[in-house]
Amino acid sequence: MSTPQLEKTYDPKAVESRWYSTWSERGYFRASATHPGLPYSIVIPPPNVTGSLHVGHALNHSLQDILIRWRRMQGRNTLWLPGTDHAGIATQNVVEKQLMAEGASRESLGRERFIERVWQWKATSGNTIVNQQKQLGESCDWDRLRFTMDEGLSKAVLEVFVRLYEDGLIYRGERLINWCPRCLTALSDIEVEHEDIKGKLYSIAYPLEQDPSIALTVATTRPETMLGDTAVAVHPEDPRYNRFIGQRVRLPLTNRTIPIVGDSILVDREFGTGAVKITPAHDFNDFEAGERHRLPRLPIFDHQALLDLDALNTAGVEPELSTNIAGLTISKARPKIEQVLKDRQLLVKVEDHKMAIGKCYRCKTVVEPYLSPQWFVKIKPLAEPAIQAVEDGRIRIIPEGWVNNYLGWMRDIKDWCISRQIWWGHQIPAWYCETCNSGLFAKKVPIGASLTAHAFFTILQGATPIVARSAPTNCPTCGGNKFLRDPDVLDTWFSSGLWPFSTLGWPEQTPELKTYYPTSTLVTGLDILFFWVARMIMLGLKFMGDVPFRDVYIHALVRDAEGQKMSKSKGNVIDPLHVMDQFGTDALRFTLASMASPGRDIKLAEERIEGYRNFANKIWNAARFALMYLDGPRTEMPVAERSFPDRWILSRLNRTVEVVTAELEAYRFDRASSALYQFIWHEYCDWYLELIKPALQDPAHPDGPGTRQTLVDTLETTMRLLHPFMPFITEEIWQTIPHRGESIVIQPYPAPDNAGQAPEAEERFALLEQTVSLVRTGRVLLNYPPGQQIPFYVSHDDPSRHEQLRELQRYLGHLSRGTAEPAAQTVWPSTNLLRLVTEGLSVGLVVSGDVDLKKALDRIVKQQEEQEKEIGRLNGKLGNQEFVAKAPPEVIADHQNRLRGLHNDQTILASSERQLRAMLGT
RNA sequence: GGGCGGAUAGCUCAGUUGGAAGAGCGCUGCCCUUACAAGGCAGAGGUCACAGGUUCGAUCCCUGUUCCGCCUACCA
Repeated sequence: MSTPQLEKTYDPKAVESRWYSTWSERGYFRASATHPGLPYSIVIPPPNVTGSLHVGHALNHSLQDILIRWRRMQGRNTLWLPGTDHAGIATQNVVEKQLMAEGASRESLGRERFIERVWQWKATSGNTIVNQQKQLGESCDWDRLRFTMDEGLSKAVLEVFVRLYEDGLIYRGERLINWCPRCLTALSDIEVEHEDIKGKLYSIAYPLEQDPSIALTVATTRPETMLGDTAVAVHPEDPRYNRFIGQRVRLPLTNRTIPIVGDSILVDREFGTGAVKITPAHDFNDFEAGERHRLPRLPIFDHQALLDLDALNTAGVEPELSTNIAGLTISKARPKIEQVLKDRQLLVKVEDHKMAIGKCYRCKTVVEPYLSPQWFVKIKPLAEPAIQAVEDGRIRIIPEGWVNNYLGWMRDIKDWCISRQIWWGHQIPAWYCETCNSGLFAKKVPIGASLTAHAFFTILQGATPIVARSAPTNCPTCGGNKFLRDPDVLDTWFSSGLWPFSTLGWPEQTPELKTYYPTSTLVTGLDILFFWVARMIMLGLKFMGDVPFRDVYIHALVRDAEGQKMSKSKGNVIDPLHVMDQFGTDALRFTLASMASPGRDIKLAEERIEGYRNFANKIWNAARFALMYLDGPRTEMPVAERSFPDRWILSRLNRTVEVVTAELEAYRFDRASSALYQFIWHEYCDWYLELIKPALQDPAHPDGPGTRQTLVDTLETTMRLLHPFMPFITEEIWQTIPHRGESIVIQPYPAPDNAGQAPEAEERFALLEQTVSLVRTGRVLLNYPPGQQIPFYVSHDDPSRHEQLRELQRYLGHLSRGTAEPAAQTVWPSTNLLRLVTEGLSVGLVVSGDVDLKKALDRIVKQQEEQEKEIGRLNGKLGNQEFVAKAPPEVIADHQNRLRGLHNDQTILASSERQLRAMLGT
């Protein structure tokens, strides 16, 4: 029979798309609640529907695919559920940018047409990332692809919102929230990124109303907010100021006076001047202080964070100043106010000051605390069980280090602001009766807005919502039938928080839900631990009564080779698709897996991927080698009857199976990869294939049939072992070599087999390797070309080892390219011989021709020096009474043995040195 | 401010019941030896951040210091 031949180098492109479509067509990735086996399920962290695959996705998805393919091969009933996220603000921003380029805006389109437009954009770009995921080889059940805005998932969102509202866990209230003046929406606390900046600390004098010659000096980083001050606070126990409590100060630049209050929470006596201005409408601390002292709130910025003329007038700001700064941004207004204060000698000093500012995580605009009515989830009652679930181990977080992080955040969690003033998303199911709430619908046109900009619309605090699954027909209070729906939509994370059960059909009780919930593992990055993971746990426990997943595996962030965060603006992004095109998908996947060490970010450089491309090629060529020599009979023999190389490689393979499986169970993708790499390259290719060449190349060799069988068996098993990591090349090779079954995807994963263990063969191999390496070293020292056949002697101090050398004779000769002569050193020639020694093993290379022995002598001398040092160290330890008295006996024995061995080696080395010097004539 | 993680070969990183320092890449030398030059063979290279402590013995355990990351926080 003739065996198929492979190309000389592996060409990933020729292989990848072909196999992926085959796998899809045959439905290998399709899950069913009726499949046999213990369920194993993963829901994918849904990427942004209009995004494209970046290297962070590639890591996240590769790890999930490894787990899923591994479990599928183990016979589990696997489901990997894919999907995408509507990413409210981000997607809306993208479409708005497109509109802007066309000279339009979302306001000019109107809500309905705008949303249509976003759906269109989703239709055109939504498949991009899905196709890229397929290129990466992801074995998702694509028939179950979900999208957070799907009808079913939207129904789940509605259901959850209404039930939470009915349970009193959702409320609407006017609060100070984080507001992005560019996106024009509220953000939750965690959507704000903090950044340290060098700011200034301004000290401003506020004269006392009763005695303007005395002034309280307050310190602030935002002088412009003084216009909205409604009090000054001092510490009630501060002797410098507490006598002023109850008096009033004139608020400079306004016609107002404001009270001096005592507040021990807000005021830190050590900081600044010890007196604090209170601006309840523009600062979170001040808001709370305002609550404590029943202070009015005077906002002075509008929703675009511009100074607002009406508001300035309401705040009693001097008219001249008001007209001067109205409509300005904060950064433009600040110097003007600073100048006026300076002119009036109220600006006491300005110092440099380190501070943090918050930025919108989507657009990086500085966020403003902004007073507005919003929807909130009362979170404590939901957080409590979610803390429990992690504490009692129903959910494992891996690596464990993040547990405290999670618990700390959960214990100190704040109510979740879920309303967003955007259009793309799940609109809040709340309606307001127009009769009962008349006067509570406010419109506002931004200052300086273009004519196309429509009014900014708000439903004021105090309006009474009717929350329902569908629009109400009659008002339960007045019977009216005209309603206005709340214009806000929900935070995208509200819908992704339901992902593990909404995607399985909830609120219907589907077979899928029964079978695959709770899911087995969640694989995600640290950056969305709070955004997403925590919310899923809370909502899963609330609505399913059980955790959404058992294990949470948190992987690292992928950075560039310098450790910088990848970003488009820095231009240091590694495009996974480009890399896959250049080096092959398997190479990228294996690279990412091999670098996924817990608790450490991945610094990715292209050279690494290139290295694993080479690894793929190595595997490819091992397969080529096997195919080349496969002609001829093959015999399945009991392990004990196989040749030494066969017993050895089977033992090593078995060990590798054990290690890879155990490491995967521990989510140590890095160690699993390195075990595979080490085995395939440095044991299978470097040694095994070399060892068996004589048996394969001689058609009459007695070991031939058994060896060919072992060669195929081990290669086939190795391909299955490697398949979850490198799905494409393993399938291609597996299909080419003798195999049973239609695809490697659905073959059983190798299981460890104790019968394969051959400690005797492994021990023998260690001696073989040591001997061959020593001979090769001698070869290099003597400058013998690799091809030259050389005669050499071998011997060992240990008689049983010496006997093994005898048995290994032909392997030694073959691997060292020469003829091995096992013989006692007493019969070795006393001249023209280079003797090398290590750990009782001696080899002697015949010196012939005109060779420079200097290199050899240098090596011997250096080895002697090193060993001297080691002997000294061991002697020191063994001479130490305390060591001998307290160290365990086996350690002492080990030290003594090593010392004896070193002494023996030294004797031989000394004689070898003498011989060399004699030959050199020195 | 608080918390967490890291500091090991030129680079990127492994290394748990404390008992002779590892890998990959890079580097040097020799080889196109019919599986593979995307390769083979042989090498060089480390007081395991610093200072103490515990111990017969510390890269590993404890304390402190320095540097670098990340998370978190209302010091105006």
